[in-house]
Amino acid sequence: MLSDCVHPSPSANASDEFSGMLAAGIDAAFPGSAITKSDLSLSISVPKGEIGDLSSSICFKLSKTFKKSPREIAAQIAAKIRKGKLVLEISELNGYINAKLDPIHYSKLVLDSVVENGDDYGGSEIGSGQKVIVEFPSTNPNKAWHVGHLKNALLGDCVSNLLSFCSYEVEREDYIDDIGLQMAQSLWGWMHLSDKPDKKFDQWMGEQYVKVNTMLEKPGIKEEINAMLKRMEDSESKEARLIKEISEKCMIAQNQTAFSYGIYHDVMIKESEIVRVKLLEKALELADKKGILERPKEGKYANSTVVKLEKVAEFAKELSGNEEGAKVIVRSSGAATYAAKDFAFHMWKFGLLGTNFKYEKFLDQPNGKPVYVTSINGVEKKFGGVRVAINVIGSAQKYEQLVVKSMFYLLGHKEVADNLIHLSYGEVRLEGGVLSTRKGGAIGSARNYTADDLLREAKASALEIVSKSEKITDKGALDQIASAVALAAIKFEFLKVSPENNVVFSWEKALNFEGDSGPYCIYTYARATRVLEKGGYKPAVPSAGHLLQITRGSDFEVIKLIGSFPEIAQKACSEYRPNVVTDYVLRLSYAFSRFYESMPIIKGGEAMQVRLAITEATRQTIRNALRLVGIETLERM
RNA sequence: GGGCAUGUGGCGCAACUUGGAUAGCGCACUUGGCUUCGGACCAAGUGGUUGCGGGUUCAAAUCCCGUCAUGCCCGCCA
Repeated sequence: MLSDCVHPSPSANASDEFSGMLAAGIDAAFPGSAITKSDLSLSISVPKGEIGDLSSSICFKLSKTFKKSPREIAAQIAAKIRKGKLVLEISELNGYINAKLDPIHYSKLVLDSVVENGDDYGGSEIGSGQKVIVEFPSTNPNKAWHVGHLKNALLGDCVSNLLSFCSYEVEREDYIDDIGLQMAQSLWGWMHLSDKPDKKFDQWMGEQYVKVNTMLEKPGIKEEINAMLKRMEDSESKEARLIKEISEKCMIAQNQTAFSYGIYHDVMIKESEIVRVKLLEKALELADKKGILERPKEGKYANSTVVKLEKVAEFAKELSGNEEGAKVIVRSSGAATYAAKDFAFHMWKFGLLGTNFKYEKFLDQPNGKPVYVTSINGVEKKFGGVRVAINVIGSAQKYEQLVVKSMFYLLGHKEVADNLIHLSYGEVRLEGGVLSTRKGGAIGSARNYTADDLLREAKASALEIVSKSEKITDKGALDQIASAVALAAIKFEFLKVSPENNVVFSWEKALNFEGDSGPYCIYTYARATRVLEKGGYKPAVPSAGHLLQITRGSDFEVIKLIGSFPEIAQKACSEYRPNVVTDYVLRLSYAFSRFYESMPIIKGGEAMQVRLAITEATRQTIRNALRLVGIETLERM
């Protein structure tokens, strides 16, 4: 628990105070203004340059009602405001009211907050008591993760971290489509092609899948595969047994990739189990009772089960201009579509179906926690039954996700629909044409753009650079450091842009160790660590005397940034946007580098103690922020 | 045909949800800084009519309308 004397968010504390002062000033100078608390807090921003630490544009709003110029109003309000605890000075400029914070008091608040909260600094309680399920990356169990799956997994992992940091109870879930067409094709290959696994299983299986695809035009093969597809759904069949064997081998291989990236799950849900426990029938029965399904007797949709799009368009106008009149849920053949299965699965996620799965332990993960998988032989566990479900799925599936969401509106579950969140992201493309010229030769075709290949390349590049470092002489440490640097580079590169953007994968960018990169941030961290070591820093709350040494220079810039971290973390969490965090760590790292260059720390004389404290607070904050994007810091590199 | 997303210096991006002061950052380019706390660094500089055209507003990259370009989607595939 946080103590009462330390506000979890220093920056919010300061702007709250400023806001209160403004309210009092407005009341005194312009009674009956109708300005609300939220108007005030929305008017407050952080200005650039030397103007001040906080700024309010509220006088522009007041100028209309009171028929005076903003400057005049600002001057009158400013005259009525006395200094507060954190706000030292109020001034008026061009109609804005600007505030300067008291460097001593504000620094004390920030530094104390960081020391007091440590690894929890920046976290909040806003999600307390709410369960969330995050689904990612749901790669089919017949191929290796490529760079696109990696983007998905990194997003899902980071969003899960953010939610945990804000006290949500998070379930990390992976959806395994083990009875789809792709799986049937892979199974056909397994049964009919002669080559045997000679490399990492997911990689091998993916290559074999490509081979099968080139054979589909040959007579009879498609038919054989379709026949298999049907038999697979029967859990007693030979096909189902084989599927279980090969898909699980593939899942293990994919998990190895996930582990190498520090990505873990709580539970994996197999589609075959969804079928076996008859989730679909139960969901459709319920939907039918509510009258949202229709079964046309004739016409285009004869004998299938559909949802009329004109109905769902009430809730999602994006679906209104559709040429089709309906969305098929169950085919006339009786087979369910993907939308149906997805709908049923989400009924389960939100706890709207009584039926539950059974689970068995699938793997022990390097983070010390097991990952479970749905299984006929398992035991009951408390997965699902959440308040919020987040699906990390590419933007190509927006339409389908919207249909599922709308079905919950139709059922009358408005809150469920609102809490079903499609975290849509732009696809990863590959650089065109020149792939084969990639140096090293081995990486020459698209299928080699796997997450495994990427990490291997990045490690090799990092090792080259780390080996040159005079700071690291221990051979064993080199490898570990290169690994961490490589992961930092890759993760940062993927997460630093808005999820929605389509990105072109580039080796040059992915192996970026300079500028706005992950390695730059952990370099800053390592440098700060070294200063603390050399300065003989001992954890302590800085004394009043030491705090007097704070200036309004680059030292205070660092402190202000540190003080805003809790607000940043909440913003990133509520918007599901990792790049809010990466952007912040970069700004903090740049600010610290400037401080480091311009103000001697160890040789700071009287100021040494407080500058060491700032350095430690920076270190803690960088570590906390990078942990959210799944990046481990290094003491040296 | 309809919908969604994207469009910001040469390149890659941020700021748009909640309008606010001189549109930020990285790469590249030019110049300067290591007997100094770690140069994977820092400082200074060149480069922008925020795709285009209207509108709203004291104020527009941000909101509204139109338009162009690119990508994705609109299947009894998943």
